[in-house]
Amino acid sequence: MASASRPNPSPAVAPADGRDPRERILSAAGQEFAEHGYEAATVRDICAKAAVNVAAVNYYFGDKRRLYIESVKHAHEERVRQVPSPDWPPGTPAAEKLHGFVGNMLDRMLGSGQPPWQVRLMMREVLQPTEACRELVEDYIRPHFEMLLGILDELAAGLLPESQLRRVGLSVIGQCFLYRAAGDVVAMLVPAGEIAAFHAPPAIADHVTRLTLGALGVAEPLTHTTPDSSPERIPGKVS
Amino acid sequence: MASASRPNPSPAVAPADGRDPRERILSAAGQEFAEHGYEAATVRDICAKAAVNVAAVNYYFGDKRRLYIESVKHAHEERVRQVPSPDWPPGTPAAEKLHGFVGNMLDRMLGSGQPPWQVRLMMREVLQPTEACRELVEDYIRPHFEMLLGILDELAAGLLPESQLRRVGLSVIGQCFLYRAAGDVVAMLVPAGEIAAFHAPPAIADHVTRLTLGALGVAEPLTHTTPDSSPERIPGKVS
DNA sequence: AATCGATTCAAACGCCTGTTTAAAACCCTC
DNA sequence: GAGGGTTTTAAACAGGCGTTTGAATCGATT
Repeated sequence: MASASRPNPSPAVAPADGRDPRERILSAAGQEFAEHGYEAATVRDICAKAAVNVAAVNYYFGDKRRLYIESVKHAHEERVRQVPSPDWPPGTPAAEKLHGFVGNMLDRMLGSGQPPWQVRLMMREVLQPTEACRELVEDYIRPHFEMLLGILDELAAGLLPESQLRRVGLSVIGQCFLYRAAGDVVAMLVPAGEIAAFHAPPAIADHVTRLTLGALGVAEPLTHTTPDSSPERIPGKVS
Repeated sequence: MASASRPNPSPAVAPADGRDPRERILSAAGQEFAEHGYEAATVRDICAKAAVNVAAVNYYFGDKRRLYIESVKHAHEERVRQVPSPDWPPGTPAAEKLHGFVGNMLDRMLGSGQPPWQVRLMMREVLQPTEACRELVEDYIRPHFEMLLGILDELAAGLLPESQLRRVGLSVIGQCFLYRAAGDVVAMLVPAGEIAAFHAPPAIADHVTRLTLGALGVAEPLTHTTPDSSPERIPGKVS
């Protein structure tokens, strides 16, 4: 059991990917686990995809279970690097921040086109937590949740207790989460021609923001205007 | 390959459950599939739970895949029988109907205590659809969705186009769905002592209803009162 | 009582799983 | 260029998987 030194400074002609075998296995494992789940994914398929011998999993990670945990961590770290958390200059109106936050969350969840396998893997942990889940929540989910609560508190001007803010925050997340977790069913419920205009990430961001602002009394209720699809008026936005 | 006649009119002393083997297998399979998923559930475990020989699956259903499809249908039919759709006398205020609808949906999703295995099995189909899914949507989900849209249309007094109503409907469902699909993560994000008072089904129903009514301009925004936990004022409710 | 189809059973069939082995290949250091 | 740790390899392991078999059992009809 080694895995400490990195003995291959010149990869020369790499068989499948660029990096060292350990990372190739992690990447291949993440994709296989994301696609098929822990049980259905096989060590042999993972090793074939990573272009390494089956014994490599045992050599680098011990067994399948530990490989899974490591691959979840790996995916999570990679995803944090890929999609930075939103940030605003001081003085940005809270409504605009909410819109940005929701858009960022939808981008991270749904991505452009197919959501990356990293998200699908993390989603599996959310839906059916294993031992890798708690770490995921503390490092990745909770910070974003706290950020959302801060924005909502600003919007409510401190009128709502934290327990209420948390419920509103979960409402915001739930609306986005449905599209990620049950997207196929949503696509079955909504007329096909309506999806692109009304249920693509930007349109969802507009809708969720407006609904939330309306519920908080910061913007007019949904019934007071008949907005079309995309760029809706966010109160406080300068544009 | 028979399975047409029902040759056992007097079950006498049934080994495990009451009914004939076919139904015992369906029930056991549903529970195993709900708990472990299609791949991880084993035919041998299912047969052990149903107290039948392994060959019975092949005899009654052909193979594992067809048994799965049949068990999903079976669970769905059983669940429809268990939890009737809500119904209101004519003249019931729309706000009250919305509250009842949300409460009914939460009851169906979360149940009292542990959600029954039927719901968990159907949830798997929603999250990762197989060929059993379309039937589930048309028979079970779409009728409820249409009912919700009718209520929302009534609340909006016809001011919102259908495309908008659908988005609001999905927002309502999404808020409830989060608790069902990601309940473990929600429990990690919310202080432990707060769950019983603010995130139990009745409290969620109150919150989702209020937030939706506020967003539609039918009730005051959330910030205009500081409601405690449970029974909140639903406009139009007689009580 | 004999017959016949439907049902149940223990046993076995390949096949695939995660994991292990011991030898070969590699690469750096001396 | 020999030595020694690291990495890779092909092959095999035991066990579990879905499925099949052919005979034993059952229950009703002849």
